[in-house]
Amino acid sequence: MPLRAKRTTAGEDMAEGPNNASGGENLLFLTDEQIRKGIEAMFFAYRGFTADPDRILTSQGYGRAHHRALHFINRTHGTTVNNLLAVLGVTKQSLNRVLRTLIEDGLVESRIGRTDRRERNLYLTAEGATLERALSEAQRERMRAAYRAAGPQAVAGFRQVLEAMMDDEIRTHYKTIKDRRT
Amino acid sequence: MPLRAKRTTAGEDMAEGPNNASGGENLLFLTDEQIRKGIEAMFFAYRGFTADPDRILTSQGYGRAHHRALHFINRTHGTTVNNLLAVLGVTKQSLNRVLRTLIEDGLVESRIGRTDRRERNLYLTAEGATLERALSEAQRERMRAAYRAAGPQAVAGFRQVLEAMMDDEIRTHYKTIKDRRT
DNA sequence: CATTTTATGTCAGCCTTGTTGACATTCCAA
DNA sequence: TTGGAATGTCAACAAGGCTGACATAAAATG
Repeated sequence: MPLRAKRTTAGEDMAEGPNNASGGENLLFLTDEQIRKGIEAMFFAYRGFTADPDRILTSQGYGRAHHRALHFINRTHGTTVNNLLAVLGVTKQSLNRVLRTLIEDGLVESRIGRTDRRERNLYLTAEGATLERALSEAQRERMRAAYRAAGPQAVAGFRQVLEAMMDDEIRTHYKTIKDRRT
Repeated sequence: MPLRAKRTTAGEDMAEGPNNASGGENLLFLTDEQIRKGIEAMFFAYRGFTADPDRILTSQGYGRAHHRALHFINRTHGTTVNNLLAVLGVTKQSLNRVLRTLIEDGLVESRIGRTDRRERNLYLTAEGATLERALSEAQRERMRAAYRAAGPQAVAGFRQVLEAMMDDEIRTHYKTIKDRRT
């Protein structure tokens, strides 16, 4: 067995992924060492991914949690608190702390729901939108550079693997972005 | 302008990534919406990425920081504290707290350096290696599933983009895994 | 209409994990 | 011998998770 990769898992005998063209040494991408490299790549890349916005945030007295809130409020204007909780995957107490400071500081506006008055609809103020844009632009710049360096094919693969790595319920949240007005 | 993607950045006019085969609509992968989707994909995927080991960790009274320490001690047996600090990117006080509990609990052994006796060389004990394997296996299982679902080409692209996203100094740490004894 | 459920907010307290600053120890190297 | 590097430790603090308990308003349901 020359090029055949050593595999440790049992598994249901290779369910043949979509891009698995020819057989044989293609299994190398499932080697334990390959997987391990992928794990470390995720760890290190995520650090880079958050580094730039983190700098802006600390300089303004905010944290990563504020960034996440701003991002998703911007993504879906008028989203409710419950909705945000589901997407962010934190407790309402935790989110509330973050949200309160953002509202106090005038970055986020909380309007009572029109159909259901129990709900609060969340919007970015002009100031909030400005900060969100700064954070997002810093992060986008790095991702854009990475995309450009890697090329379109790599980007497609990148997205495929990431999507496959998500939890199922989350994947639906992720996909709702397609319904977004540009 | 039919298929031409709307780009926001100035940038040095498309430095032609390696895989950028034909011109034109390939630039779609640099659209703001594409970049935004990539950002969210990173966020959601990272959550999935850490979910499984996190469950094990909490059940054992440890946190993600312990996992990271175990992982990198396992990756390079006998690494020094300073070395670990550089890779993990935290302060020595923060690492020390984590390391101390691992040593007290008998998962990690700290031996005084042979050439430089100021240094401590860190090793996993049998018990530590067992936990590391459990954590790592949970995480690998998910990544393996994602890899299998996406296929080898996608995996290659995944890794390319992640690597391009890292900070420069970190990328070297990442690449040292190639020198690893299997 | 009375009751229950839902959405949200808030208080209090706890944990992990990051931070700074100060200081002690050990020991290599100039 | 002395300066500086590597390491450890103590203390204090902050962000941001968590749980539990409780309050309020409004919708939903009987």
